[in-house]
This record gives sequence, C-alpha cells and structure tokens, in this order.
Amino acid sequence: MKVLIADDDRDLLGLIAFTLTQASYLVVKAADGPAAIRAFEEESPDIAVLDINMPGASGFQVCEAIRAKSRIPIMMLTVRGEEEDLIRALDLGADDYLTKPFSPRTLLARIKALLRRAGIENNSPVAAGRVALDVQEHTVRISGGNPVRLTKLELRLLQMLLANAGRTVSSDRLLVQVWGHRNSGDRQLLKQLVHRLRQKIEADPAAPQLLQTSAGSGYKLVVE
Amino acid sequence: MKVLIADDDRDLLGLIAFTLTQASYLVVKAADGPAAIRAFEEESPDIAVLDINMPGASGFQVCEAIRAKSRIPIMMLTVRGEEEDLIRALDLGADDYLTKPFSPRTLLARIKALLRRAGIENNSPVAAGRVALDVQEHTVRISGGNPVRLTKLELRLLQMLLANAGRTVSSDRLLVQVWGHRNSGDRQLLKQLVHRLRQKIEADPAAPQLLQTSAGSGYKLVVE
DNA sequence: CCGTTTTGTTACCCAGATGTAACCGCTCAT
DNA sequence: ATGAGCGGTTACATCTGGGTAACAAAACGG
Repeated sequence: MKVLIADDDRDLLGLIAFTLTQASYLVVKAADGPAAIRAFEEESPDIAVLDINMPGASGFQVCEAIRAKSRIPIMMLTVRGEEEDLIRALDLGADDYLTKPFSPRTLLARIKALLRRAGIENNSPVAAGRVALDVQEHTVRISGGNPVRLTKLELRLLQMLLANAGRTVSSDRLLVQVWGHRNSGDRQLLKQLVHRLRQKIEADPAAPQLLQTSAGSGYKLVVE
Repeated sequence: MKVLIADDDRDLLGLIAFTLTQASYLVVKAADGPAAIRAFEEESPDIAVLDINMPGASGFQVCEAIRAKSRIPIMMLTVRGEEEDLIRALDLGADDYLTKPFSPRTLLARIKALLRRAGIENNSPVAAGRVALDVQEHTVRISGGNPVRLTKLELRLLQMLLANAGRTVSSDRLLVQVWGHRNSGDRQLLKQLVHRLRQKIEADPAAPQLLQTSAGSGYKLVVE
C-alpha cells in the first residue's frame, strides 16, 4: 500500500512518513505541488494526502491533476478555520480532509477508513445471496459452483454491484467507480463490460438472472 | 433526504436542524441516545449524525445499534482532543467525524460529501398517500400493490406531481419540468404522457382516481 | 521480443420509449 | 344547433438505449 504525502512543512512530512512507515505503508514524499504531481505520475500511489497550502501548485491544483487521471482516495490537509477551502476541495473530488494540527494516530485512522471505504484494502471474500466474490483471487463463485476468473474491470464492476446488492446502481456511478473518470458518453464501455461479465456469471447470458438491467437507469445485482 | 441528528446540546441541535432544513433536508432530532435509536427505527433516515457524549446511551452505542441493522452513512461529532474516541468510532463502522466546534457550513459540506460517496443523493423512495415512488428503481407502488416500472419521462412527471401532491400543477409548468423547454403549444406531448402514466397507475384508466385533470389548467395528484 | 489476454472502438439490430397526427366526444358561447 | 376548443384515445412514425459481434489497440506474461 503506497501513500503519497505532500506538504511543505519538512518536520510534519517527516513525522507523518515515520508514522506511516511504522504502520508498514510505503511512503512517497513531496515538498511542493509540482513534486507531488510528478510523484503521483511516477509512483502511482494508492492514496494521496495533500496539504492545501503549498508553494508551486496548491493542493487544489494537485487534487485536480490527480482526479483528471485517477480515482484514488485523496485526503486534504488544511489549517483550522478555512472552511471555504474544504468545500472547494470536496467539490474538486477530494474524499476526506483533516484539520491541522492533528495527531499522527488520527491521520492513520483516517487513512485506514478511506482505504476501507474505497474497497482497496479489504481483501476478504465478500458474498451476497448466490454470489461469492474473492477479491484476492479475482474469482467469483455462483451458488457454490466452480470459481470463475474475473479480469480487473469485471471484478471492480461486480464489487460495486455487490456492495449495493439488490439496488439499482446508476450507469454514471458505475462508470466513475470502475473507470475513474469518463465523459458519460462512454456508456459503450459499460455495455461491453456488463456483457462480458454476464458471459461469465450467468447460466443463460441472454436471460440474465443475476445482473439485471434497470432500463433507463443502470444495473443491479439480484439476490434472494 | 432525511437526516437524523442526535446531540444533547439543544442549542447546537437547533442550529444544525435549521441549517439542514434551509438546505432542504428533512431533519429528525434526538436529544439522547435512546431517543436516537428510537428515531432511527421509526423514521429510517438516510444518514445519521451522532454526538459521542450523550446521556442515556453514548454515540458509540447508537452507532453500534444502527450498524447492526443498516449501512446508512454515520457521522460522529466529538470535542477537540479526544482522538481515542474517533478511532473507536471508525472501528465501530462510522464513516466520518467532525470535531467541535465546527461551522454549520462545514457540517453541510461533509454531509453532502458522505451522501455523494454513498451514492444515495436523491434516490430514496418518496411517498404520499397511496403512491410510493422509488426513483432509484424507476418504479411506483400504488397502495402496496406490485411495483410498476416507469419510463424516464413518466417518472419525471410523477415526481413533479408528487412534489405538489394535492395541488394542481399547470400544464406549462409540467412541460418545462419534464421536457426542459417547449413552446407551450406542445400540449399533445403532455396529453400523451398523462395517458400513458394513467395506464400504468390507475385501476381504471378511463376514470382516474389519482391523476386527475384540472380542466383548463393542468393536472393534480389526489392523495388522501 | 512474441503470443495471449484484456480493454477499447465501431457497427449493427431490435425493442421499447417518445413524438406526431388524426379523430372522437364533450362543453360552452354564440 | 353548431362549431371552436379542450382533453382523451388510437394509430403509427421515429428515435433512443441496450445487446451483440467483430475487430483494433493496449497491457500482460513468458
């Protein structure tokens, strides 16, 4: 698990890096905006922690740059009393924020929570109804049958549907969750992926029992 | 969108309720733990905001009780300097937290972010009288009958009528709300759509009980 | 490197959703 | 009474969105 930390305060950077390393995360440090963007591109971290006030490019710009390419969880750091910043950051697609000063333990807890929410860290098998998903192995089992291998995207799609089992998930949301960023014109991708997933998990892919279409809105996983 | 707020500080409760109401959320208030748990069971809110220090049952207990039955987003409120609490809360399944004191705007932004993350922004079922609309599933249920699928336009029309249940909505307004822009001469569209919707929701489409015509002005949804 | 797998793109089909037109029957003002 | 206006209904044309196939491009694995 690789964490990108961007902050211009050397001491704080060191402290955070130390704490996270202790907790056995890999840490990538950046002391200003441009360095953060570079680090993001070169290291492809799993999560980013960005200070809002940095020389070069502000945390906002970094956040925007990351969001243009990736859906990794982003946590913003800010000083007390600048709520305007936070609202803007959340609008830009940040997932969480922390107000300075904070204890390293708090940051750690928040990072864990973020990762858990993003479904990155949890590797235990998840199940609902007849569908049992093994994220580690990239496989599903339908009603106890043989495990079927899934590709990365198929897995992500199924994870999303499973997390909302029984309810319809809108195409737009799936698009964002699975691919990260897409102009909504790219429905064809989703169509294809659904089709391919159905070939793997449906007894009769032409008459889906599990992965059903909610015409005009999205798809849902039917569980009994 | 219904928000459950639990805090023993009456003033704060009032302030939060006010802010959220302004932002057109439905608010359910609770002044202590047991009241919060009761409110959760009776009102089935879409999101819960819980103070950790409350008489009766602590926020932890409420959080636990909610998590035992539901996966709605939970935000915890705490006073500065009690990070232990936060870690425990996150472990219990809380999704986010806020440190007192905070500005109402911040709380609002956080709630929005949480709802967005949970993907339940505007999907919760809406009901009035015998009509229960599920926007997410694109279905209606009339007096507990089987859900009926609606098309995009039918859904929009019914949403508009439901939002003004009991009152007549003018044809022009409906045209604008459902189609966006239309020269008001285009009443044929509305005629058609009303007709089609009646086929789906009226017991006897020829003698409408629910979706009635207000001659010369528009249509209204009759609720008891 | 090369072959394989995964992912993205393009094109086409079809059902169902939506738009358009014509007609019916009622009411009301002339 | 009668024709204009309005709403309801029927019938049909057109459009949209989802499913499928075939292929191209990219990523992966040896």
